Amino acid sequence: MSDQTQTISASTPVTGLAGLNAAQRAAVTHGDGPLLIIAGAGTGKTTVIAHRIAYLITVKRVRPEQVLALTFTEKAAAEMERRVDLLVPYGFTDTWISTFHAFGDRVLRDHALVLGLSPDFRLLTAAEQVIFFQEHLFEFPLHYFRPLGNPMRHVQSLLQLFSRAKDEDVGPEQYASYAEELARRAMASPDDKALAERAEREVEIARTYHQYQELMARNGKLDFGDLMTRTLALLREHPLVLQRLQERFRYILVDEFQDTNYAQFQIVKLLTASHRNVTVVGDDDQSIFKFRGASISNILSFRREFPEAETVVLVENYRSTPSVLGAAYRLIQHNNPDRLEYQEGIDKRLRPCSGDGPAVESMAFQTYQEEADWVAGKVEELVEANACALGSIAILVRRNSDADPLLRALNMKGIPWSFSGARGLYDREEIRLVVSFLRLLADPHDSLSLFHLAGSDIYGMPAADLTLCNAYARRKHRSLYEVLLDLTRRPGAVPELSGVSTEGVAAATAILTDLHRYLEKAVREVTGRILYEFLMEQPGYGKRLLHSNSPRDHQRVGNLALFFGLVQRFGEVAPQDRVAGFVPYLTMLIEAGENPPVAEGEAAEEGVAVLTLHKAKGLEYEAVFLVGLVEKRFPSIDRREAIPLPDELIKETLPSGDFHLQEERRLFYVGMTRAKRYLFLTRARDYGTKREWKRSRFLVEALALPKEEEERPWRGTPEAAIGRYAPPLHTANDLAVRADTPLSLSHYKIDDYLTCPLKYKYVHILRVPVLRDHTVIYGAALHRAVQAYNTHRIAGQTMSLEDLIDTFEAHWVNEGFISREHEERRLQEGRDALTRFHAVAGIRPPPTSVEKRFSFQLDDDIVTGFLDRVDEREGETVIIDYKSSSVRDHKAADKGARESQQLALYALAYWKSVGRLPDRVELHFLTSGGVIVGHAVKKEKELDQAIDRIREAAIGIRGGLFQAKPSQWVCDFCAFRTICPATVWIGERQG
DNA sequence: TACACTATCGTTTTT
DNA sequence: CGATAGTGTA
Repeated sequence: MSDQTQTISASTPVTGLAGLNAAQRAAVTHGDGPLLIIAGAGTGKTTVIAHRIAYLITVKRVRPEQVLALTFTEKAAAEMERRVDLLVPYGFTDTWISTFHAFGDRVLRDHALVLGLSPDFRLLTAAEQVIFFQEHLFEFPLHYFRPLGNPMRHVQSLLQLFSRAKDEDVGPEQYASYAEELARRAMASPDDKALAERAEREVEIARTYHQYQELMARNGKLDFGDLMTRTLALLREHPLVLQRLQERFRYILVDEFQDTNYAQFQIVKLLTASHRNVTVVGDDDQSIFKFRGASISNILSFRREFPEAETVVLVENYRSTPSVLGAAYRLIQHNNPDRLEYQEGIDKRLRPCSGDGPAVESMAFQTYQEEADWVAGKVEELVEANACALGSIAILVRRNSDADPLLRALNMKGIPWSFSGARGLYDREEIRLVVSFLRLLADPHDSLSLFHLAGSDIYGMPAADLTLCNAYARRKHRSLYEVLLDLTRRPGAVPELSGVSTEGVAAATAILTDLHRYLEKAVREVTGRILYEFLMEQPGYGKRLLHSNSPRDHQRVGNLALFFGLVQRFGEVAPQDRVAGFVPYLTMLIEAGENPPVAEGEAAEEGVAVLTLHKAKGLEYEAVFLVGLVEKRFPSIDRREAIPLPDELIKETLPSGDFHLQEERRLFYVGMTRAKRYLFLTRARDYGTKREWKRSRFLVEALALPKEEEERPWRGTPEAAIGRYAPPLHTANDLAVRADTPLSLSHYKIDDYLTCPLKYKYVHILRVPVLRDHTVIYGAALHRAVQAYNTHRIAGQTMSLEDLIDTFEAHWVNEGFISREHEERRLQEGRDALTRFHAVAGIRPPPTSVEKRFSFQLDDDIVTGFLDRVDEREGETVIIDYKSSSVRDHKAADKGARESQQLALYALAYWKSVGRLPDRVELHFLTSGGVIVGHAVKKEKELDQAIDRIREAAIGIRGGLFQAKPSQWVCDFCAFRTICPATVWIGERQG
C-alpha cells in the first residue's frame, strides 16, 4: 500500500508537502469548494487524502472535529487514520474517519429518538436477515416467490433485491407505486400476458418489501442498506439535524468515490449543501463493484452536480514500468466513450516514473495443469534469481475456485503461499468435526453426524464396519446410534453385525461412552464448556494440536478458536446457552450461507499471495500473474441478479456500451496495474471440460495481438478430462467389483453415480442413513395414494376421494418441514392435487398395470426397476411416470418427458422385454393446478444413450472409482455436503 | 438471416 | 435446475 515512495522533491515550500508532485500539491492545498481528484492507479491517492486532511488541520486551521472522511471499507478507514496520524503532530482524535456505514450507524443512534428508532437497534448480517425472513416466512404476502416445494428458494434473492433498492434509495412506497403503475398498464392491455405476469410479480415483491421493512422496524432491527436510507431520510426530513451536521462537518472527503452508491452520494450532497466543501477521490477506470451497488455515474457526473468543482488529475505513476502501463492503457481505452477521460476531454494517461522493465509476457498452455506448473516454476525462478521476494509476488484469479490448481502446483514445488478465498470456516475439517459432535449431542439419532465422527481420526472406526452398521440401520429403519448400541451392549446378538471387527466394536464403545457422558453434561453446562472438554479429553486431538509445531496444526487451532468465538457470541445473546439451542441456531446460520473467514496462516507474509482481482484492488506487487485468461472466464459471462431491480427504479444514468464487458475490462485493468515490474498473462485451452477455451479478448486488446488465434492442435478430449480423476491404475482399490459379479443397477443408482460418484458411494455403498427431505416425503405420500387408486381401478373397483386422501395422509411423515405452517400448506397442496387427480382419473379407462417390476441384463449387469404405470389400449403402449413436482405448462412438461433419462431407461426395459419400443412415454405432473401431462416418443437414439449411461456408471462402479464431482448446484442439494471431503477447504499450507 | 435447439456452465464482496 | 452462448436447421 505504499502509494508513493520514490519521489522526494528537493525543496519543501510548505510544511508537510515534501515529496508531493505539483498535481498532488494542488489537490492537497485546494481551498474551499468542491474538488474532484482523479487518481489513477499508483498515483498516490491515499497519500493525497491523508495530506489534505493534515493540511486542513495544520495549515488551514480547521478544527479536527470539523473534518469528515468517508471510505467504503474498515480497512481503508484504518489505513487513512494511520497515515493522517503520521502527518499531524498533535492529536486529531476528533476527526471522523470512518466508513459510510459506521457514519450512518453513529448518526442514527445519536438521533434515534427523532426517528422513532430504538437507540440500541440491532444490525443484522446477511445470514441473520435470512434467518429473520425464515422465522416470518408465512407472514409475507408471498405466492410465486415462495413455492411450497422449496419455500426458501427466493429468499436470498429477495433480500438482495431489497438491498439493491436501498442502494438506489428506493423505499417500499416507491417500489409500490412502480408496481401499481405496472399493474395499471397490464390492466389496460389484457392481451399482453407477459406484462400481466411481470406486474403480478412486481406487486408481490413490493408488498413483501413493505412487510419486510415493517417487521424489521417492529423488531428493532436494521440491515446495512437501512443505515444509508434511514440516514438519508433523517437528513431530508429533519432540517434542524441536517443544519447541525452541516455546521459540524465543514470539510468532507470521500475516498474511492467510484465505489459509492446513489444513496451515499445523496448523503454527501446533503451534508455539503450549505458549504460545498467536498473533496472526492476516485478513478472511474477502477470501478469494479457494480454488483454491490457502486454507481459509476457518481464520478462521471460529479461535475454536473458541482459545476464549480475544480478537477485535479493525478497521472504520475510511481508503481509500474512503461511496459505495464502501456499495455494497461491500450486495454482500458476500449471502454471509450464511457470513460471520464473521453467524456471530459482530460488526459489521464498514466506517466511512468521508472525506466522500462521486462516486456509483458503472455503464455498459452495446453492444459490448466501445465499453466499452473509454469506459473509455479516462474515464481521459483524469480525468487532464485533474486528478482523479487516471494512476498512481493501475486497470482490473481477471477474466481476463488480458479486458485485450486495453482495452490496444488505451488504445493508440489514446496512454495509457501497465502490464499484469501471466500470459502471459510465451516468447510474446514476440524470445524466440521466439532459441529458433528455438537449436532450429535443435540440429536443422537443424527446418523450422518455420528457416521462422520465415528469414522474420523478421533475414533477411527473402520469404514467396512461402519458400512455394515449403516446397511443394517437402513434395513431396519433405525438410527446408527441404535445400531451401535446393539453392537456394543449385546455383542453377537445380531447376526448381521457379526462381521464387525473387534477394533470396530472398540471404537463404537469409545464413541458411545463419550457421547453418553457429554449428553448428561450438555444439559447442565454451556456450549463452550462442553466443546472445550470434548477437545481436550481426546488425547490424540485437542492437546496434540495445541502442542504441535506444525503450521497446519496452528491454523487448525486458530480456526477452532474462531469457532469458540462464535459459540461465545451465541452465549451472549441466547436466553440459555446450551448445545440443544446452539445447534439449530448454527444450522440456520450455515444454511443461510454464513461462512466466516478462516484463521490467517502465520507465514502469510512470506508466501506468494493468491487472491481474486477484486481483493487485489489497492495493492501492489513486484510481479503479478494474471491466470485463466480465456473467454467466458475473463471476461466472465454476464449473470444478472436473480431478481433484478427494474431499470425504471435505477436512478443512475446507465452507460451506453456493454456494461458487463466494461466492468470486466476495468477489472482486468486493475489486475494489470497491480504490477510494478513483471506482468505475466497466462491461459490454457483445456480447463477440464469438453470445450476448448478461447483466449480472452482482453489479451488481444492489451497486447495488440493479431486478430486470429494462433494454430495449435486441440488435445483435450472427454476421455482426458475424465481420466484425470482416475486413480493410478496400479493402486489396489478395495471397492472395485470383480468382473464375474454382476452389478445390480437401477435408474437412481445410475443417476446418482453420474451426478457424483462420491454421492453414490455414500448412498449405495456406505449406506449412510440420512433424514429425508420434505419434498421426498411429499412425493412418496402422493405416489402411494395414486398407486393405491390405480391398483383399485385395475381390480375393477373404485376408490373414493376420501380414501384417496386418507392413503395420502397415512403415508405422511412430519419430517424436515420448515415450520408447522409450511407442513400444513404442503398437506393441503397434496389434498388439492389429489382432488383434481380424482376428478379426472375416474372418467378415464383404468391402467393396464401399476408398479410393474422390470429386469434386464446389459453386458454383465442387471438393471431393475418399477414402472409406475403402463397403459395398453387399442394396440398402443404408453409408459407413465408420476411426478410430484410442479411444472409451468404443457410445453415444459413435454420437454421434461423428452429429456427424462428415467423414461428412456424404462423404454429400454420395455424394448428388452417385448422387443419393440413403447409408442409413447408420459410424465404426469400432479401438483400443477390440474394434472399436466408431458408426452414424448423415445427413439433408438435415446435408448442408445441410456445404454451408454448404464455402461459409464457400471464401469466406474466396477472400478471402484468414487471421486467426487463437486459443483455448486449439485452440492447445494446433497445431503452429505456437511461431511463431504470434496467441499473441504483444500487450502492446506505446506507444512 | 432468423429461429430453435442443445451443450454446457455454475462470480466478484462489503457494510 | 436455469440461463446462455453457440451451433444447426429452415
